[in-house]
Amino acid sequence: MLQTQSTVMDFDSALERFKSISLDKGLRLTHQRLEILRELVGAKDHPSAEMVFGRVRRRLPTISLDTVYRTLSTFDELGLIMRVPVTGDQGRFDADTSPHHHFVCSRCKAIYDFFWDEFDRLTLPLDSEALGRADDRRVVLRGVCTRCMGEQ
Amino acid sequence: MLQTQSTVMDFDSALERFKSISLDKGLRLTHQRLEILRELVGAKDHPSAEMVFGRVRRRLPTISLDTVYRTLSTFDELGLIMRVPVTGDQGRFDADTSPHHHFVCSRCKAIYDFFWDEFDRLTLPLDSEALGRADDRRVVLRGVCTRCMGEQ
DNA sequence: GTACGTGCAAAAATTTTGCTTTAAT
DNA sequence: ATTAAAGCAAAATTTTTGCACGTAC
Repeated sequence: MLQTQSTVMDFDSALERFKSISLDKGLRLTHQRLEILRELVGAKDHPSAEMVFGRVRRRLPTISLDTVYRTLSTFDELGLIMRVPVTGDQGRFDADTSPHHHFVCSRCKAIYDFFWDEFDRLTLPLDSEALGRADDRRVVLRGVCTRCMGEQ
Repeated sequence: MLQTQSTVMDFDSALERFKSISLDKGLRLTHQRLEILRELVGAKDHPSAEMVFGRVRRRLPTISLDTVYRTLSTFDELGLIMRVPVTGDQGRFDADTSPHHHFVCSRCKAIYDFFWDEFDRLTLPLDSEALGRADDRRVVLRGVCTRCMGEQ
């Protein structure tokens, strides 16, 4: 079977990125940061801070929620992870910062990744170029996911 | 001079849409709803609930913030307005539900509209079609806006 | 040893909810 | 007259912050 297009970033390369950034900016490699990174790299559901907290706590029972928030913000600022551009009560995070896009189910709020080379190669319209320098471009699809459609 | 491509929805047509929906669903045309709709249609900055509250209050001094929240949610569910898919502390709203896209300045948090026909005409990738039925597709650009670039 | 990061607690900010009153139909 | 919606107050939820202690460097 063909390898899927999915870019499942592995922990080791994410860790390497973090290490090199750490050296640069004088950040420390703490257990908490490592475990949060590991959790996020392994997650496929674009978890919220609360979700990350719940999962990391299984391995690091003394970790606190505010550390998770602080760490996720730090990682986001470093470009190590990204916030998924979705509406909703909670912020959702993604350790995969490669060009890919999101399908958001308006019923169950699940977020799925998909890839779209044709879009990625498109030249931005003049309209948008006049607005500023775009560092990142994402497509967000909103609809009802296959699973929810099945459940009628 | 050429007419710009901008779809500045006017209040009258938004009102007509609201009226026909109201008849359908038994919603009432209250002052509050009308003024919130007027404000949103006139706004070009994709305001948050708090921003809408502040502006509408100038004309309707007794309106309360929770009414604004409830009304915006109602309008969103009716498809009369949309939540802009952006990350950030507050939800942002847009009275223009026509196909258009957003540029978000990561520095000043301003949200600008732009149009992109070429994208709108693109067929979604198979990848995404497998995920579910997409009702809406948006592009989100994240970067630094011209104004912030000017301010060094 | 130095300071950066964590945990704790508290606060801030945003959004939602229950209930009574007001007002649109 | 009915009943949805508004306003008020309170709560719930999410996220941020100040500070003392712990720990990576």
